[in-house]
Amino acid sequence: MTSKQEFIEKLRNSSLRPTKQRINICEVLFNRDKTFHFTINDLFKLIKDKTGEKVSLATVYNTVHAFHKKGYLKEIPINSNQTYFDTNVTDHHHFFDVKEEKLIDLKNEDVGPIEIQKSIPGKKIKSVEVLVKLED
Amino acid sequence: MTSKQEFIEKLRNSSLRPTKQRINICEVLFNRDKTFHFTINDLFKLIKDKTGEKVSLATVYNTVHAFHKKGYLKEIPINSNQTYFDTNVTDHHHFFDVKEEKLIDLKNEDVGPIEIQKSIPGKKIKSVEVLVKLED
DNA sequence: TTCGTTGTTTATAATTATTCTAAAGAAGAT
DNA sequence: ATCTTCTTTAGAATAATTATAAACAACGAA
Repeated sequence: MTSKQEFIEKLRNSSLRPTKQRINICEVLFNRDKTFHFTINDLFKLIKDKTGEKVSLATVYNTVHAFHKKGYLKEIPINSNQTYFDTNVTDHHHFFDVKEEKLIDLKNEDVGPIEIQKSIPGKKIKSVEVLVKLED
Repeated sequence: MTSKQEFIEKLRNSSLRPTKQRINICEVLFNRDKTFHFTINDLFKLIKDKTGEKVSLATVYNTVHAFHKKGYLKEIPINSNQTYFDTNVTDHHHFFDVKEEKLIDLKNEDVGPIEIQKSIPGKKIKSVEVLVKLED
């Protein structure tokens, strides 16, 4: 069980006031054992299901984006009609089951080190992400 | 210079009749030396610029999707407001300059072998793609 | 060539994810 | 308490993509 104080801290760190709505969003996002892959729409529906309270879609977008900017959420690079996020912000990779539109975590050690032997002058590497698409 | 016959062949292989519009799309897509990264909108504008003839947006979408399905174009997994495609369909990876929204090819040997040491029962690997995000 | 069938193009409408807006309400500091 | 600033919200605006259906073009058979 993650404490409400942690949510408040996360919110304040993201320059967001801890409101009832945002705490509810945190409950759904961070009060879990396993990593959580979601779209804004998934999250929007889950909030009502889990907390019984409705939060407007705009608030969900705002809060998720603030968390993403602060590094509490990770965006998963996938071409889909919707944007996927991940509560696991550690360095890791993904399977994407194209048919079922489902994401599966790949531990870093499941992929092994990735060496980028090319560099672009004036630019540094921000992230290295592997996407493994799966088919039947 | 790629010949018109090749375009017609690509179109027929994709179950598309070789029309004037589609040949024009092929001119912009495949008549080049280097790999070409583009969005549908880029392509749409380039067709008018390069061929002097307008092709409707719907036709561009249809044709690009047919080529993608057939494997003549590759979709680049990136979260952007628009979908990026690549005329280089060989196994390779990308840099993405987040600030300039620009894609840069990474040759396969620039990345080295990627070993996926996990498998999902009943599924097989369709593709393995690395996206390296760049910042200043 | 001509005709009939089937596939294609196009403008436009529909759909959908995301962002914007502005008014009403809540949080925080004094 | 009160004032300022931030937040929530419904709904409108935006933008990429997909669907529609009428006019048109490619193809193949006679």
